[in-house]
Amino acid sequence: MTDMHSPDCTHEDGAHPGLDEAHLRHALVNAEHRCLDIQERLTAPRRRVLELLLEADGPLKAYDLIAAFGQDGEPAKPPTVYRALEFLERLGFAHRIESLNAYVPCRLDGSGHAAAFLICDCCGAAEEFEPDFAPGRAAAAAKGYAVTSVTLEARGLCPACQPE
Amino acid sequence: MTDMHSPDCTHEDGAHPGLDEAHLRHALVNAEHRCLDIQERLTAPRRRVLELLLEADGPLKAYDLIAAFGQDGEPAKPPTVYRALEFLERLGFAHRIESLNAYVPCRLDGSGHAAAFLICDCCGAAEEFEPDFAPGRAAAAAKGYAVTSVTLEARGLCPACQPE
DNA sequence: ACATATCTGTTATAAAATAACATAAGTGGC
DNA sequence: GCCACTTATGTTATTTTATAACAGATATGT
Repeated sequence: MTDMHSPDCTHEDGAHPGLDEAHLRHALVNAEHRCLDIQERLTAPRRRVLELLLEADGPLKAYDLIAAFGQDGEPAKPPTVYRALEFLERLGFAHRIESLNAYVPCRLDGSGHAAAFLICDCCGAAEEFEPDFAPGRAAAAAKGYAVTSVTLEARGLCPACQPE
Repeated sequence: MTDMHSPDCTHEDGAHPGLDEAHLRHALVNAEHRCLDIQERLTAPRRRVLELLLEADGPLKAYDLIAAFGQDGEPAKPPTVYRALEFLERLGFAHRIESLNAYVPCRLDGSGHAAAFLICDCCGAAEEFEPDFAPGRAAAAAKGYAVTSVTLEARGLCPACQPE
């Protein structure tokens, strides 16, 4: 991943190390199956972008993906990657972290479309969690909004990066 | 405001109409006072950007502010506006809505630094609300994070834009 | 007035995302 | 298989968003 965080941080990214070969293949096969179920196509560029996200140790910027796209070192063209990301987000395979302009693979059971993250401003880790959005839903209901998606981003310091 | 939402939407922005002359002046004086209290300076460009945000009917993009900055129609230079926005956010006078790349004046009592919005994908309204972050805090505590700021953005349709 | 810190003005550039349109590949009817 | 149709990709160019770097100005404390 690129260095989006505090440059004085020497910690490793803690939360989500990239998948090894075996888990990676499993995750990709799983994604294929889920696509089959809903009549969507995990085409080569989509699969490649998902693979790169799953291999990474943390959030990746779109241009990281563009640079890493070709196995031969050839970068992708921007629309290739942006279109793949759009697909992956739509299906819940990936999330965009708005406050980082970066992307992560979904770490939770793909069903819901809520995305909630704890983001370390020191080491750059981004840990997905399952939010309880009852209060948010209540607020939405009170104002009459029909909410279709929610994102929550909490910035701070992960345990490894906190001064003792 | 610029048109960031669905082009087929003919509704007015509902939530936060721009302030009229009297309320605007009051809000600005209030901001001056709060700056005095904490030994910060509401300088001319900062004040101008806050004024533009308060006058607007909805979220403004940075380049909307840049274009509207000069009373004579002269645009500002980008760093002028970005620096002012950074200041206004730091003091809680404004919020950035990450999923829109846009900015709004803070509509709540300036104290807390949590920002939560209901955003209408049709008319572009962005309504700030006071979130109950107890569940998020619990999640953060469970994972050992020390959270410094939280943003929540709920997308959907406001009452005026919903099909009946 | 002087030293210091903070803020502004300016030029240039970097980073992130999309528009537009041509080509290719999958899908269903016949 | 072949055609019509839809969906996805390849490609070029451009737009939008944001920051770096540095010189000059303004406020603050002594």
